[in-house]
Amino acid sequence: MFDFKQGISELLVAKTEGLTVEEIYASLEIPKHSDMGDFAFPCFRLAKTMRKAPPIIAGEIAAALETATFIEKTEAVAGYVNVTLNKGFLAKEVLSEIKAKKEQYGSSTIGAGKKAIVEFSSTNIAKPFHMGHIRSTMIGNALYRIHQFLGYDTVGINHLGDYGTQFGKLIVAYKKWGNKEQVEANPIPELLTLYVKFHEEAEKDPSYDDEARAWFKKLEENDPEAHELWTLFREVSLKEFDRVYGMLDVHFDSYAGESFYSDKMPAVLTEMRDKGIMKVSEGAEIVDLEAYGMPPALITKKDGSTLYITRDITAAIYRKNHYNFDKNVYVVGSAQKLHFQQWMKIVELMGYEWVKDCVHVDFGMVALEEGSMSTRSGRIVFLEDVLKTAVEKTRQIIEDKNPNLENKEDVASAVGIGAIVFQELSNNRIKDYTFSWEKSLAFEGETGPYVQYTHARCCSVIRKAPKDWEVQDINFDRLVEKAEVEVLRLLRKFPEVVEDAGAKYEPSLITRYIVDLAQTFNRFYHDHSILVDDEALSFARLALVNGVRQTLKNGLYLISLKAPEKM
RNA sequence: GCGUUAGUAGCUCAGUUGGAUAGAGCAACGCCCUUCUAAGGCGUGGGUCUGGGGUUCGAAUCCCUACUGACGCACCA
Repeated sequence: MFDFKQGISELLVAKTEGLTVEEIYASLEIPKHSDMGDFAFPCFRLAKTMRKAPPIIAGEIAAALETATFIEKTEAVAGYVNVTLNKGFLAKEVLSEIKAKKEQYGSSTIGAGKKAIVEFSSTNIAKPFHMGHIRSTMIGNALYRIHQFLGYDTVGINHLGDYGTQFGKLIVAYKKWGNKEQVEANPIPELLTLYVKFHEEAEKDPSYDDEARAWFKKLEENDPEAHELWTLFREVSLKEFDRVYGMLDVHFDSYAGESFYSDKMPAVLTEMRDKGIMKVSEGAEIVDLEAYGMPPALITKKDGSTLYITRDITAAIYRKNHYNFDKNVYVVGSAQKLHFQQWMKIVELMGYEWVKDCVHVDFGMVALEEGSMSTRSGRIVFLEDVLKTAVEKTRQIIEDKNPNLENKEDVASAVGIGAIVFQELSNNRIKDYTFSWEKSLAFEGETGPYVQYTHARCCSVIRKAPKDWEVQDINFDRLVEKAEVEVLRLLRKFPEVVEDAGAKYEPSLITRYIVDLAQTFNRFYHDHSILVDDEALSFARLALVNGVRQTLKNGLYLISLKAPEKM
């Protein structure tokens, strides 16, 4: 596809003093109002070097800018040079590109030959999968797909929380109050009951905590009984999680969790001691980070057992050696920001320059109206309940609106689960939010079902088109209506949006883009007939509809939503 | 206490990295299906961009300050 921004930048560079093509490219904007054109070049910064008022500069540039074939007109308005593209040229470039690339439209090769690791979801064994976990899971899955789409060789890692003192606690509780049959029959609820009971008892008698720490130490020392129980807990929990991952269409390349690094930590600890960055304090080993404005990081406890941060340092080093990543992305809540800053600084102090390629993609909290979610107090909403409720509601809507639909179950599942996932990825990831059933089950307005519905609508029109429409020569000059041009402008932007979403680790950019595209398309759809007697016009509009259909589908895929053809 | 982060319409949020008249959805009210999917479209009302200073041609956006919320700060992960 012709790079319009590049083309305009190259034309402008001859008319501006002291700016490079790259600088112009970066400063090109899309005007606030569509009737102002496709691109705008602000002249305010030139005022100093050119010693003239911005409107005068803009006027001179606009007048002098020879009209290239891809430009329809240029005009100076209030210090901007507004450029309107040739409509037929734009349509031809964009729609031909989509027709040729199909499900690859929007993809790129900027990541070709590079490896990107995305660590996400990272659920804790023995605890239920609740609404708080959907964030890392879906942001991570979207970033995984986006990076693949950008050409990266991508590795998705579920860094399971399958190690640490909590397992000592679980072992103590299991030995005192649990039994194998109950745990196997009903793993998560049973393990959760044990975990909660442990905390109740430990509140009254702190010696329970000592016992738990002792059991974790035994686990680290490969005690057979501890290891056997740990294996049991891990296996039954993973089986439960896979059911939810299946519903969400989420997949991992590796389940190497915290335990995976247990035998790799001693070497790293030795390395840290040898490099002289650790010191003993109150019987524990710490790294003093005061010089960097951070509190000290605790690396080993006074009983010698390890901590979360020890495993993250070890994991980063292992991943560099094993995968030789170009990017190592961690999708973990912002509550752990300090933790990431600390271990990354430590890895830097160990002399590893590649730590600059490690990125903590943080995100805000999910709370309930009653307060923050807490597994121990039972104040949680199960993710599976939300997904099932959404699917059930969708089923009812289908019965109401489209009872003769085939594959009702598949559609109900795609739309219901899609609604939940879409909502999760609609806001900037840093924002906290409060879960509400009402909002999660909204299917109108800026929602997943709205975008999916628009996609299905495109499919429906195409189904009714003459069979041979796809092999017709298209007269792109017929797409001149304002509504058509606005759709084309958005379609052109899609590859830029994908690239931006990857660079900023922000899937919501794609979510918002496809809402925007769906809204713009629906306006066109409402005001103009597609299947009309004028064949040339009809074929041109079908090409446009097909462009929207494909782009919506590709965008939905990137945020982990399915695109049913009927609903 | 220190640090990080957020504060934009009644509610939920965008706002292209300092630019043109601050935009959507929901909720409310009123319209539009004998025509390609009404899970749709159109219209109306709704704003001291948390308060106060500052920087400059120009601030929701940058700086300072106060307030409010969330999160974090040594043996949990």
